Amino acid sequence: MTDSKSMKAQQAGEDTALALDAFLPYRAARLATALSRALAAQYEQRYDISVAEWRVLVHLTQQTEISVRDIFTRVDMDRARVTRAVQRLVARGYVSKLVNQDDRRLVKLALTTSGTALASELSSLAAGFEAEIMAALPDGSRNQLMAQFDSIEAAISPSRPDSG
Amino acid sequence: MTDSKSMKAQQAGEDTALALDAFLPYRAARLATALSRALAAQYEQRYDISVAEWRVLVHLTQQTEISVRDIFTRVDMDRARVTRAVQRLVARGYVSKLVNQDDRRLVKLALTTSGTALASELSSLAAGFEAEIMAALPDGSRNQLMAQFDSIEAAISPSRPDSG
DNA sequence: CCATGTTCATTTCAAATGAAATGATTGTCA
DNA sequence: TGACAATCATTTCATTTGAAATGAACATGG
Repeated sequence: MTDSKSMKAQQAGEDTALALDAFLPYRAARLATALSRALAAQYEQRYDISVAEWRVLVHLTQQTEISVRDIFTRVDMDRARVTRAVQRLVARGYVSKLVNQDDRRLVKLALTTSGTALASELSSLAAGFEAEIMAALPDGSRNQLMAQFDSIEAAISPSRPDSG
Repeated sequence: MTDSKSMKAQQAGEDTALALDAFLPYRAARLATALSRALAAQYEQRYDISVAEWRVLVHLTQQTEISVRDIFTRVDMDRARVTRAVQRLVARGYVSKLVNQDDRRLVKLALTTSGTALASELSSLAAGFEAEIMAALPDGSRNQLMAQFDSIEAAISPSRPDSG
């Protein structure tokens, strides 16, 4: 199924050479890093917020009164990372943490007033960042990309890994 | 699986809420991690090779007699990470390292015989992995994806960050 | 030829990371 | 009821990470 690629083969395995620049996992990693860095550059020093904290914050924008578990199962982080991001956010007054009285093992996280304000700023910053990028792509690319990402994720694993 | 799961409590600012599931940087990061993990699961224990080592190995498949710098400017890793991956590969006999006599600051990396063999195995494993995923997508998706990735990377930064 | 600056690869060191351990709570079933 | 398993958040600890420091080799300008 592999057509031969470049015939100007190096001394190393010619027929088995993988085209790294067209290899999906590699390109996805490169893209993700570039996006993450470029976005983080816009808020990291200005707000002193790490990527992990950003994710928790924005996640709390969508659903409040959620547990650590709710976050790390949906967002791509492990337990410890979420716990530590939350600790910092709580210490700085952006997030409140209460024990869930229905199940005292769980935690109830929510944005405080200042957390809500910060999250709004970060959200619009992020939206602007993304809009700027998408402007360079043809119309409809966004939906197309998301659909493709969905398909790929679905093809990879029937269930998301839970770090356990 | 208990009751206190969906609180439908999305009372938080709906107007400023960022759709995380449709937010490109977040989705790219999630996709990249999922792909990297799924692929690594196929070779990590079997060959005792890390992701960084895999990248160096495959990169050496394409261009041999290259320096550490050649790798970390192309692949998404910093100097130290490449150096350490190379050290392990050299220690295990997969890669040879010689001083470049034209410029003795530089290093000349190349695959050894066993390194070439290993890289071939890894390459076909990777190609198979990718093919399996792409089979779940419509024809032409791969080229489309790559073109989109190119455009996004171009939109992010005129030049690639070199970590230095 | 020296002096100064630049470019490499490597090492150092503090911080981030995550797998496993811990402690606390809830669920299950005899 | 009570023992035992399961689940949750946190902590521990060894490893990984990367920014900056280091040391070595080259480049350039006097």
